[in-house]
Amino acid sequence: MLPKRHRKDEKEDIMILAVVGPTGVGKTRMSVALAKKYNAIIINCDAMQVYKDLNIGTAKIKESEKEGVPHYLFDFVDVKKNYTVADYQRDARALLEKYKDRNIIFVGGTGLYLKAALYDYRFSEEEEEKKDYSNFSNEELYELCLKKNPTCTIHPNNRKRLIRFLEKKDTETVPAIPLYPALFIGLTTNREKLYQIIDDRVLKMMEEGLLKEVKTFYDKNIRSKALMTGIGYKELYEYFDGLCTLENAIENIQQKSRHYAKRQYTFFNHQLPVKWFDVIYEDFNKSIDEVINYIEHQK
RNA sequence: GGAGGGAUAGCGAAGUGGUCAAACGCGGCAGACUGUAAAUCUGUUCCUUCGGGUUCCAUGGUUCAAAUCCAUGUCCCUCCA
Repeated sequence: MLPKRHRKDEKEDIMILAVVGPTGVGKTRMSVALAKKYNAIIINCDAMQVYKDLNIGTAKIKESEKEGVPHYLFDFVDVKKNYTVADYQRDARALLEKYKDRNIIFVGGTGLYLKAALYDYRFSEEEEEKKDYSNFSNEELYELCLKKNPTCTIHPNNRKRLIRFLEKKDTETVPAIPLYPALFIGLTTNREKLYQIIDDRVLKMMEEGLLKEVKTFYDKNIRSKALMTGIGYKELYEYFDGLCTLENAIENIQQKSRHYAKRQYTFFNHQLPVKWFDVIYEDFNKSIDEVINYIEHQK
């Protein structure tokens, strides 16, 4: 049972916007501008910005930048917790229902989270049995998957997903149908420029004290999922562990961020109906106007 | 001035007569994605009208056959003066 969105009044439709794009393009700025224009609330759809105290490394919006716009699903999960897509789906949907008569803007780079919230993604409620598959080779796991469901298309080398497939009760995936119709605004720029922005931003994070931010977790010996998978965190942990120089760690952060940006494009381009806008950095207001213009024409 | 070592695809680096358009790594590009998604995994990377064409510092030579052997030159590194 999934409720429909209602009209706020006779004239204006309530809308859901999603500001997406690769890391570093300027989604945060755009989201606040649009929220002010449309009197909307902002919901985070970034897998790392949900965590508390992961601020510099996740480029989380600062209090001063929110300009009075209500922000949700930012900065609320303990770093030791393992927050997953299913958790996000539940939390985002709760907000979608709670604020069904308001304009909502999703911002963030985690395409899967967005899709899980807005589309008919189903995650099993039941407990799934965890088994230890560490003694199985990739090929053996793959064989087991095929035995379970011959239509399995997971690559034999993708151990993680092979194991997940074996744990799942239901291995059939239904085509994802949009549940909450949204307008997907993609922010982009040419690859060279984006990589430059990313590289510079990592350096800026270091200046802002990323090292110190990470050190506080390292000193408490917290090695949770968020710290060990988040870009900027795991690399600095390696540095603190003495596995590489600080210079190497910074280069790794930059490289991982670039790769991540590429994967984001692939996801957004192939999984969601995104309308792309080339960001004009010299005159960001112009970009805002372009986006607003587009939104107005969609109404 | 003398003695050695080296120059290989965008970069690093293997290869020391044929099976080499040349391993591997990085970087680049492209892709997959339903409970770790800032994750995990895959493909591709001299040119091509997909027949083939042009490569391993340069030139000349040996050979049926050269990235691989020889000569000369250029540049780089180390050591002795």
